[in-house]
Amino acid sequence: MNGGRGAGGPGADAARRDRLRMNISREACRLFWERGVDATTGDRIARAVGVSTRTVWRHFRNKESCAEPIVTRGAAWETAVLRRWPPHLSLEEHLAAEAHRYARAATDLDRLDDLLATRMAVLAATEPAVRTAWLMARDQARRELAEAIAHRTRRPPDDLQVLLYAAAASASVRVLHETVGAALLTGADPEDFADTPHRVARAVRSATGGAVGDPTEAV
Amino acid sequence: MNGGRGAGGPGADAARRDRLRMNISREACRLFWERGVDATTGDRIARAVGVSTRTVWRHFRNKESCAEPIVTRGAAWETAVLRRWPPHLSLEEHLAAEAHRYARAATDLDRLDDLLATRMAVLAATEPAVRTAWLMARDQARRELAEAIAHRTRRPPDDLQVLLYAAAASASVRVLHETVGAALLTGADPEDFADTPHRVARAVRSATGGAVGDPTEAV
DNA sequence: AATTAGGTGTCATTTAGTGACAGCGGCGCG
DNA sequence: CGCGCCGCTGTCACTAAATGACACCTAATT
Repeated sequence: MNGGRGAGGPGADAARRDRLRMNISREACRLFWERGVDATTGDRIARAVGVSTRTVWRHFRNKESCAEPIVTRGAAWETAVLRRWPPHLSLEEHLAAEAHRYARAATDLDRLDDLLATRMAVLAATEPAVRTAWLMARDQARRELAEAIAHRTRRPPDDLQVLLYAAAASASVRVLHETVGAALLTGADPEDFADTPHRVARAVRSATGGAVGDPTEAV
Repeated sequence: MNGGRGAGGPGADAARRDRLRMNISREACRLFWERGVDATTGDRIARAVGVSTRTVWRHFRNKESCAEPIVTRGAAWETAVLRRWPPHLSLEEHLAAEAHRYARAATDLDRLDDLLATRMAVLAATEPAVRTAWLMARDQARRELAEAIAHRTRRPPDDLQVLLYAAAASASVRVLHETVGAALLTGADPEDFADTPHRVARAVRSATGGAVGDPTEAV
């Protein structure tokens, strides 16, 4: 495309790398949505981004994983939110505050990426390759949730009870996430989902037998 | 290999097809375990089974899905067990009875396949391709569990609460399944896991807030 | 015997994905 | 400034994954 123009230099380093990965993922998801996964070649993705095909395969081990950075967005946000969960707040309070915060802080690009991510969740129902990326992302979220719960309940991260809580809770959150996303994509009124933080919190409480959700005493 | 010897005919039909799929899956999993996924080519799998490479790709859409039939075994068994769950029994009772039944009825080939499946669960930790197959299998199990729960609780299969129960329960079962499998593979005493049915039942009760596990009144 | 219906093998071809090598740009160094 | 170092990229060659097209074989049907 442009005869070997080289990198941008280590000034940006990891940030630049992540940005390129996101760009590739964006174009890949857009093409997957517009013309299907099978009809989208690695060549086509590379051309859309403006890099060589080789560079695409350097950043992603295969075609389906091109969707991961976009697909992971939702799960990554949930994980980041849980990491910030202060001990003295209930889950409802914390989620509501974070949702409000995100609604104010999100850029236009963020919202577009969210839209793409939701579309991928829909596409996952019919495209095995996308479902794979989606499942990998949720599995990653489950592991990180286990760490967060272990930290909050002051247990080791490989404790069986912690793993059970994390699995049940993250699976529940996933169901709500998919349900809400699908509804929004088919034109539902966002106002109808204003109570989503409460629904999520309730689902997590239920799935963990009430063990996760309440404030914990101060250190 | 053997110049076009043709099929066996429609006498067996679907059963024959399934048997061939299982044979391919067995050899694929064995090779994945013995020499790794990357080092195992589709050509090699075909040769091990005694069919042409083309036939392998006719029965599986890609290499990683060759593992699915074996990997799915555990999840498929759980699903079949839940389908047989009579309304008047508690989950503990039913699981214990089924576990006992399986222990008596399983053939040597069944046990070998179970061993392979457990190995795949271990391999999934390091091989993304196998993890993909594993996650796909669990996702399938989750959907079938949702149907079973919907039937038992007499609700529609797309009811949100049913989906939440199924997701939380199947995720919990998965954690126990993996934990027990990993322990057995590293030489733990099977006697230590005699109470697994009770543990599973307890986990399901906990994950569903007690909504799934008790006997239901007779129709 | 001719026909139909699956399923298979062989061959050709496209796409996915890797290895090897050279060029480029910024950076620290003398 | 001139130098080499480092990380990233593109190009080319190549292996492996996966699909399409076609002929053929077998068993069941008529």
